[in-house]
Amino acid sequence: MGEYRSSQLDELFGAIADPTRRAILDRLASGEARVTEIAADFPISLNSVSKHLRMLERAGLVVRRVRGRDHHLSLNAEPLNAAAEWIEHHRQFWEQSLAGLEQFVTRKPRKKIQRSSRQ
Amino acid sequence: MGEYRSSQLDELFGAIADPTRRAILDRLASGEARVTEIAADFPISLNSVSKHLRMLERAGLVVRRVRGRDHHLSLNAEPLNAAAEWIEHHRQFWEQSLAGLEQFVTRKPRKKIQRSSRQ
DNA sequence: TCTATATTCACCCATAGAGGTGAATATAGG
DNA sequence: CCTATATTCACCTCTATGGGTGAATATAGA
Repeated sequence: MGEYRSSQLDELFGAIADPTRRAILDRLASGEARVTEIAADFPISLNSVSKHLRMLERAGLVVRRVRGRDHHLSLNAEPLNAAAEWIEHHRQFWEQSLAGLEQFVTRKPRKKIQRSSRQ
Repeated sequence: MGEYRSSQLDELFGAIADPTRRAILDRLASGEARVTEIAADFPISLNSVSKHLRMLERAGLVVRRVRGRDHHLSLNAEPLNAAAEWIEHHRQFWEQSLAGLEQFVTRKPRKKIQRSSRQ
């Protein structure tokens, strides 16, 4: 309570929450590409793609290698580890606590439950 | 290409991209709770918490059971499966394609690389 | 019936995101 | 030096989000 911030996960999950950005990542999975090349595959403007790439870069999912005019973007899977970790941890923990709750409800009804009331 | 939308993942990743919402999920992991109870643990208003809960509910991560005045919120881990699936798939695939790319670069330099230029 | 509590609804504000256009910047290549 | 290309910067619009406040609604409980 109090400090529950983690801008790492914020940017990560925020980055992959957008369908265009997920599609850009898929595009990069088939190989490194320049901004213009990526933009050619999408119905949006070059500028818009450039902004998406900046966000992906900030999240660490994309790495930029500048050679002359050209910016070569490539994937970096490493940050996905943190995301996978969060999800796996919570997925297991929730199922666990849900099972515990069910046992609790089944075994030990606290306040008298009047199932005659509405629904 | 063209149809690359998936509002399912959009809402899912969008929901867990916010630190307050992740904290709310953590709170619910320790047991079902009402809106007021949840709000008591956070420095924001009851209304704000109510909105966050609505988004979590829309993403399917939280289930609401209304009994009289009280809304009981509980977790639903199921949607996390889709998220985990996306992440795992891409994590493995990226590492794989990265390895392939490295081999490619090492073995077969295409255009003559003049490393004498700047940087 | 009256009152207190729980929650949402209807607004307000500020900021960020997603999209666009046009100009600026930088480099490649004659 | 000049021109074409690659990218970003600066700005505009629209919508969504995160925060707030106050009123409306619904139910619990005396």
